[in-house]
Amino acid sequence: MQKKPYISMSVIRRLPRYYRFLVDLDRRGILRVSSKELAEKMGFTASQVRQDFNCFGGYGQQGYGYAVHQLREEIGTILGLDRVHKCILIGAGNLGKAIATHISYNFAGFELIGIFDRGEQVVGQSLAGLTVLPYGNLRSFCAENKPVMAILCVPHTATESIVDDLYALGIKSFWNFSHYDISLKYKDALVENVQLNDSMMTLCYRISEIEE
Amino acid sequence: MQKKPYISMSVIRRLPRYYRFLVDLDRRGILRVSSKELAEKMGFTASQVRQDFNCFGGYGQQGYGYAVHQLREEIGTILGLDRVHKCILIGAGNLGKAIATHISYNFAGFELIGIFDRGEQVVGQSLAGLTVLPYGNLRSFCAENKPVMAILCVPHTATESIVDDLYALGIKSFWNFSHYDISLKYKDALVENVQLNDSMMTLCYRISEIEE
DNA sequence: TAGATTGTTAATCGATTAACAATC
DNA sequence: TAGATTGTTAATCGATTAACAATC
Repeated sequence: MQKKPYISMSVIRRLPRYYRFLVDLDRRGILRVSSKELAEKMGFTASQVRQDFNCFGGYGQQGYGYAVHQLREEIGTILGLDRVHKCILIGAGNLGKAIATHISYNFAGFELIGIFDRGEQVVGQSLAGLTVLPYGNLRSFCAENKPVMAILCVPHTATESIVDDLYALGIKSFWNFSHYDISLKYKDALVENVQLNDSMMTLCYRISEIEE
Repeated sequence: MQKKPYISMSVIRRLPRYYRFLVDLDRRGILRVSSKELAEKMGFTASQVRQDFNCFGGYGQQGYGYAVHQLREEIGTILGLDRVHKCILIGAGNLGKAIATHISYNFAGFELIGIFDRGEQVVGQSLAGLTVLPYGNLRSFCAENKPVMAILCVPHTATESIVDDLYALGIKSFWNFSHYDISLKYKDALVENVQLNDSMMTLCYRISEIEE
């Protein structure tokens, strides 16, 4: 509850994992957890867990541990999971469908308010409680509903022109599943990349390494 | 071409990005590239690029730069992209379908040889050139074809028992899209996690942060 | 030769771990 | 009070950046 603590990006990247774990403990009615226990379950050191929680004050009690529910809430607040950022999805292929379903099951700060596709057969389909709209409707939809984030599930060859459109319509945050590099052109865009290809190549390296 | 250089994991995680970029340059017929140029395009420093390439000998020439094609090949070899690791996919929902399609387009060290699902309607469908098989066939299929890696696109509640089955059948490498934590139970398993949830929460943090 | 750019060492920075006093 | 466990400082480790001599 400090006023805007500085939290480094490496800590931020760990917060979702803590959060997921705490949600599970909370659901099971467990009230307290020690840094040692958390560390073991998550593959960190106890020292690191305490260091991490100290960034934002924490809810630790010496000799006792951390109050699960409070800590969970605090981390949720820091991550902004209690907000409702309106977002749209571009591309309703298999991946787009998976993400749309995923996002509607996993409330995490976002509300999906529109899905767009260029394909004749896809437009009009029902998906995650929404109807897939034609890409041509994008402009009027954005003017009216003001989404702040766009999820890009389109082939990477199509991504550039779509990002141009979206950026012009005022969307500057992207969850990008294509491997087109948005930041190269739009320096001030906020981009979270999910690079399946990179993940696959890294896995390939690790498997190849143990094989020889 | 050194004999097994040590490359740190942070460098490894950058190699796919270099690789993708070099493939692009190579395709465009560009023969040389400097560390400065690469750095600018990828958001690193030139120093880091040189440091990275030095881990494995590199193909740099002073006063000239790096030979694109050779460097690309070398990185590909290090990543093991020239290998063919046989893998299977469990779960042919939207995400599974997307991954199956993805992997068959993006050759990167893996060959998808089997797809399994428990759902009546899905089994028998054709996907990425394969027919979706019933989960019950898993044992005999593995005995015969010896896949080394499994892609998990199943709900996280189902993951544990599936991993138990796979591990017993000799599969110890996983590309895991569920958020069940495999490493907790199987310490020697090689796991590459794709945590969509974590990625979404991190994005939420970053958007929330700039909003206030 | 002069200019460019690498390879490599040294300096800096940040993140992780260890240690222990504070305190519940 | 004794035991447990945090909060926090100091030590270590590793990764990034800067600098420049080597050399194409």
